[in-house]
Amino acid sequence: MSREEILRAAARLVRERGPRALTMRRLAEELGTAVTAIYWHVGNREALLDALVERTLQEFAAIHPTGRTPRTRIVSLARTLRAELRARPHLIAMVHERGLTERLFLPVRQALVKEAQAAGLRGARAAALVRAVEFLVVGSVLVEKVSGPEGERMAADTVTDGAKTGGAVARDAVTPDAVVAGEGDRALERALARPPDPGRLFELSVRAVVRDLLSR
Amino acid sequence: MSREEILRAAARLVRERGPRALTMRRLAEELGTAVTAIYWHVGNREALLDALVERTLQEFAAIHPTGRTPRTRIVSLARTLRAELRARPHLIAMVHERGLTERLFLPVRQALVKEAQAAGLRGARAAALVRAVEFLVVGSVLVEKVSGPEGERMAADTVTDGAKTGGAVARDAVTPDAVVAGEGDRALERALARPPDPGRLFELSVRAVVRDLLSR
DNA sequence: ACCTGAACACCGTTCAAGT
DNA sequence: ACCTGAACACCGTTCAAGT
Repeated sequence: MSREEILRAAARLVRERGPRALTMRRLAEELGTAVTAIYWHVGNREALLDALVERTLQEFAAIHPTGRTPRTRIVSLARTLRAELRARPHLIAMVHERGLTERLFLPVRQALVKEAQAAGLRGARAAALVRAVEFLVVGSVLVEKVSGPEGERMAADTVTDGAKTGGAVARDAVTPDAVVAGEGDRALERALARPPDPGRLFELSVRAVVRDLLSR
Repeated sequence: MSREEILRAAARLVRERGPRALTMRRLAEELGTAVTAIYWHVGNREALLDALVERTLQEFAAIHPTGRTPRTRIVSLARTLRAELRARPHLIAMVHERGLTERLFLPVRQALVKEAQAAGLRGARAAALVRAVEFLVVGSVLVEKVSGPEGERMAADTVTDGAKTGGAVARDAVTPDAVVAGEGDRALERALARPPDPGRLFELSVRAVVRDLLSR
């Protein structure tokens, strides 16, 4: 059994069931070995998790832009960064816990700086572009979580209803009244109920911001 | 010993040293009681954490706007939301883990909807305002983490240097070369080195966005 | 160099028993 | 109604011992 094998099994456990599911004994059982053999290879549980985090950092360091113009390359960086973040929620949380968020973003930030400069931006203007892209990516991923992962979405009626009744949260399921009496703003309700495609929304705002910042 | 007393002690532990520091035995010792007594009051550890999360949700439900015009009231909501999020990183993470981020934001969202309507906004326009504010708050808090909590900030030279050398991360401390040969964009370096006052930056962008969305 | 089993300290939790 | 102590199953980790 190699260190590599251990890391792979551990990564799978974390990815599929979260870091809490990764116990040394379970891992050993899964690998068909004695618990203590793992210790010889990776030190201890904390070091094992650190290694997984390190791996994640390296994957983010491997993000490269595609496209020919600086504009498309910047957008591609944003898009890839977002996708990679979304693909590893547990590991990203672990990076965050260890105070390494900064290191996680560093390579993409460098790439963004490079592209901003290639586009002729300098100084505060270039910095603004870098910040804006990071901001949009992070915000997008998080707002998506706020909107709720598919199905546990906020009931739109609850939102507008609450507003009308002055902030009291309706705990019951939507009553007929709420719907009927709710000649509240239906368009608003619908608009808040779905971010119909967060990906589309993201693309849209990134492109807008980049175009804007590059064309002054 | 009351349930309230237990919750207070537990909340303090979590706030100061994170959820991992909250063990039933430690808590019992701190309260000068038998471990099992705690179980009588709160059920088990998971239920205890749930109660802390519930408390956090209620605190966020108590957020109310201040100010006379819709614009100042919306800005005040954004400001308060941001402050409350920043004050409880561990608890917010726990809310997040439990998939309750949505519920956490609901009351503020309702308040925002109310103010947007008071300002005369309807439909998609009102929704855009609500989304924008949530987005700015969340993005601000997160980008702040990315910039690094005081002192573990990204070395600006590393960023621009990396960009120049094509993405290779300089692991050494800043060498004289890096600084001297670095006729790279000094203004950019400085701009990226500090978000001199994330609070100011936040205020600025929130006000800009709100003003913009309210004045069409 | 690599693996094992026994042992230790620490968990969360249950339960019968006390008052 | 509230608290206790003993006990159980599960942790991470160390260490002496094996090959």
